[in-house]
Amino acid sequence: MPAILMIDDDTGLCELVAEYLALDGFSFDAAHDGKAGLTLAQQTAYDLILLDVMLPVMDGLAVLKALREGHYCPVLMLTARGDDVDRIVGLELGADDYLAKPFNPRELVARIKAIIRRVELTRTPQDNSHNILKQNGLVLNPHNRQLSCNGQPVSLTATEFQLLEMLMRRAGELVSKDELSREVLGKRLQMYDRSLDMHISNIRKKIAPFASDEKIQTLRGSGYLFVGGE
Amino acid sequence: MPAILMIDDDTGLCELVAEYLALDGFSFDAAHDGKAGLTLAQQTAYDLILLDVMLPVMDGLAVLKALREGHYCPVLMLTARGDDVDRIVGLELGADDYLAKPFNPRELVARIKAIIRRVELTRTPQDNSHNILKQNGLVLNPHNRQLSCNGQPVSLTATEFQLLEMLMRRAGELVSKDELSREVLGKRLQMYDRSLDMHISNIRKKIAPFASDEKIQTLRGSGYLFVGGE
DNA sequence: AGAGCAGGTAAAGATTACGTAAAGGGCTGC
DNA sequence: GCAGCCCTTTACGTAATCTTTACCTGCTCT
Repeated sequence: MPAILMIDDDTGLCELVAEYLALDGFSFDAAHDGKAGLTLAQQTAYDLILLDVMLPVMDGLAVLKALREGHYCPVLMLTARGDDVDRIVGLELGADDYLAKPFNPRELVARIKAIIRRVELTRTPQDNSHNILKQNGLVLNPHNRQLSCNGQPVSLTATEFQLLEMLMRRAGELVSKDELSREVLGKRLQMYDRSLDMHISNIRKKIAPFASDEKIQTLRGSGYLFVGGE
Repeated sequence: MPAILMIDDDTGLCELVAEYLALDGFSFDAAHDGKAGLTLAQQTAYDLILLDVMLPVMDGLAVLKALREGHYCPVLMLTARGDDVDRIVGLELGADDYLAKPFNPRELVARIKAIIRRVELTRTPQDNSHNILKQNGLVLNPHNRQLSCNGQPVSLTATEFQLLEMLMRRAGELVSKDELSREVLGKRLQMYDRSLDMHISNIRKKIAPFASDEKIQTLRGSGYLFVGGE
């Protein structure tokens, strides 16, 4: 449940945004002048701050500048449409995004989510787990280019790895030889080109000692298919 | 030196953006249809992708969707002004930002920087300078630029140090040569550039007398990997 | 059944990526 | 200016990898 702080003197708008954000399970606070907003921001660990540029007491750019003296919470700026200069200055001062008023609330929510998603994606570098492909006893990890078959490490060349990765990513699905060739070997499949077949053959040969069944199926005349499982 | 990929069929616009980005020291590639862009994106470790929605061969949203199957590179979408629906769908599909055409190039650059800044801020939890790295018998202290291997001090040049630091920070993970080159040497990896290899070779040579095993593994055709341990 | 194609794979050949010695070139400090 | 350090480039050797060749097997269609 990410926490959002909105700093804007338009209380009606704050309420509207609050409602939209509530629908997506965000927690929400609002401040209606720059000074109060800055104080709140410095006291609480928000996941994102919505910051209006035109603000009483202390204007938005000043708040942003002060905030960036020490806090690196993501900031999305809001302002009157078309004011290119404010927009660019805001971004250069360290804002993460910018949206012109009046805005579509759905777009605001989408942008908020995009920023939070990016922060979370990059915050956990080891959360590469979603990239590790596990299929039918094979574990393929693009982050260290390693493959293991039933726990045994298998070493593949770069090309073999890419081929297997492509097949595993689309496990259970036919992948045409031409597509494999273009994608991995970087060339069109020619009439008597057997190089792709050789790579497949080599992959099979390397995996075979540790596997009980055939992982890569040949669909004669069409292409190859990785036999999914589990 | 962050690397940007622009996927847009408007070659004139690509050139314009390329010029602006060059001023800020970005490295830049362009692809002019969806399919080609997707392939490039999957092959190279870009720091950000600029993606047009209206594209030949494969439209932008499809590219984004395909990209999100495994790659989590930040994406900034571009499209004709005012198309709220595309905009929201894009963000919900996992884009990080959205900019309507025609745009002010300075704003584009500002947004690109904002996203990259955010990624870097969250990737390295502030204390990356006085953060002593201990891995597999090596102790690397970024604070005073010292390295020791099994208790023996080893002196490295600045470049060697940065390279090793980057590899150790991501121990157990493949780091591509292009990424190392861009990050440490500040230039893209060129076809016959052996300078990176030389640095790696020199690091290995300096460490070898005190180490029992190979710390830096070569993943031929892909990059290098620091062998983690303990 | 027989022709003809698609694919499997061993072996040979071609190519590429990498390791590293040595030379070149740019700084810096004296 | 030159000595020293460091980064880059050049050059060459080598092993890993990729492709081609050649020969087989077996499926498919008639």
